Amino acid sequence: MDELKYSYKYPHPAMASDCVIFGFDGVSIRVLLIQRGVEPFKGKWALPGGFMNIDETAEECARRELEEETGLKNTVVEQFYTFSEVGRDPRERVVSVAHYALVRLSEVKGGDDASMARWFAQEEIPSLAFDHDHILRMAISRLKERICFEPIGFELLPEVFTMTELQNLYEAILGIKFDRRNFYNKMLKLGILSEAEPRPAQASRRVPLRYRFNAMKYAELKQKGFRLEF
Amino acid sequence: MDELKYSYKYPHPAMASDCVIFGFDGVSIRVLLIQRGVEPFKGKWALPGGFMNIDETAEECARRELEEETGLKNTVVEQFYTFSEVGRDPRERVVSVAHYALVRLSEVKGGDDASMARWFAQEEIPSLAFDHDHILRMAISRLKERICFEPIGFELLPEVFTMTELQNLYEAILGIKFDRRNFYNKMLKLGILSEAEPRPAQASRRVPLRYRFNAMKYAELKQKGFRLEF
DNA sequence: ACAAAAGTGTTAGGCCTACACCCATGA
DNA sequence: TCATGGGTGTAGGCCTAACACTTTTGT
Repeated sequence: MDELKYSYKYPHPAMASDCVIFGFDGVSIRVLLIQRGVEPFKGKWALPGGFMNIDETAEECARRELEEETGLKNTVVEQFYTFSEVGRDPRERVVSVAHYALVRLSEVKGGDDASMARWFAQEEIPSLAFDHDHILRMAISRLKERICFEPIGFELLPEVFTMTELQNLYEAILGIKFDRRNFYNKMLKLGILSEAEPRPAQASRRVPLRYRFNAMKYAELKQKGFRLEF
Repeated sequence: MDELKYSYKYPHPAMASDCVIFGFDGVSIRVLLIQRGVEPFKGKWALPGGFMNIDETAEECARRELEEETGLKNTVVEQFYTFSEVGRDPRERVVSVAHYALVRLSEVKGGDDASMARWFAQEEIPSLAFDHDHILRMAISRLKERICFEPIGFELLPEVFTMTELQNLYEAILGIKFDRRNFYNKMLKLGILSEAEPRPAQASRRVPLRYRFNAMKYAELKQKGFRLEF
């Protein structure tokens, strides 16, 4: 029968939300993609996302789709751009609000309903469905901007980590190398790191110091922002 | 008869674009608002904007509505956030892609079809229709961020201007006062200003030097960005 | 004569950058 | 023993911030 139950005086586009999920494996930035099981673009990799319900916001939609498709719950997502090119979806006019999020790799447990989800290192990323290549490029450039004005890392690193891991994270995101000493000084001066445990007395200097973020200072700096010149 | 000609299997929200238009009167930042002639919120002031056609992008919509409502043509608008709260429009579910633009006051000629449009200084702005107060607050905060990383001014100031006017612009946007000498030095060091005309030999030092933007350097800096610490 | 606006330079402190060596470990 | 990774300090340059006086004009 006629399934077209929702009618309007003027044409309305469909609304969707998509998510670019960034993770960090200790060396490289990774992006979480899902393989499409249905047409269009069946078999192609795509960003997690989907159509918006009529009673939810774009952000709620993004978080719901993320949980359905990857098992990630209560993820903090940040809206960054709305894609409204007329032909971006072959089925009908779809406007998509794009978000990004930073998560720890360990939070995504493989093997459940999320079996179609996989983390890709940047150089492995295949060509994506729809205009998702474009969305991903813009997300990466926003991430680069953001890292210079707000602390990032808490969301991506394990609870305790070494300075080298933190430096690797910054280098992976920005694609440049830093002087190790200068990086140490800069980070320590910010005051957002605490030593996670004192170095055991007998331990050699070969084993690196482990840090954790000082949540209060971290939140404070996140609030007021800063400038990192790299 | 039944005017509901467009039907879908699932409900679709309506899509709109709104624009926050910033101008500068030499002393204060101003915002261009229009008075609503129809319900809902008839008589209230609102941001220029309106519903998206099915064959245009959000940005095209913003520019079209802007021209229709204020006479501004070919304005460069920048998308900054999409508002999708469920109850933000009392008529139906409407998702709005918000944009902002910088224009010279002189570009808006009053008295034509745009007779409902008026420039408001920040402290005069009344409570607005829909969630436009919220949209405006976010636009202002984006403008403040932007001024620290890209040159702004070319779009807002007349072609030739004095250093004091430029300083007033920065002070108006950021809401803080600068030391005059330091501001001079900083701006001149950026290299985006040229003296518009040499000081007439007999002119006194009371009449200020007039500058214009050096388009090449300006575009270059806009491209690669910079950091102004204020 | 006084208030108001424009123009101009210096100094001190902080931040950024570049750079080199030692130690401990595992191969 | 050699290569690798971790830890550490300093010196020079640049930018920033703070700061005062002179000139001219309009009132």
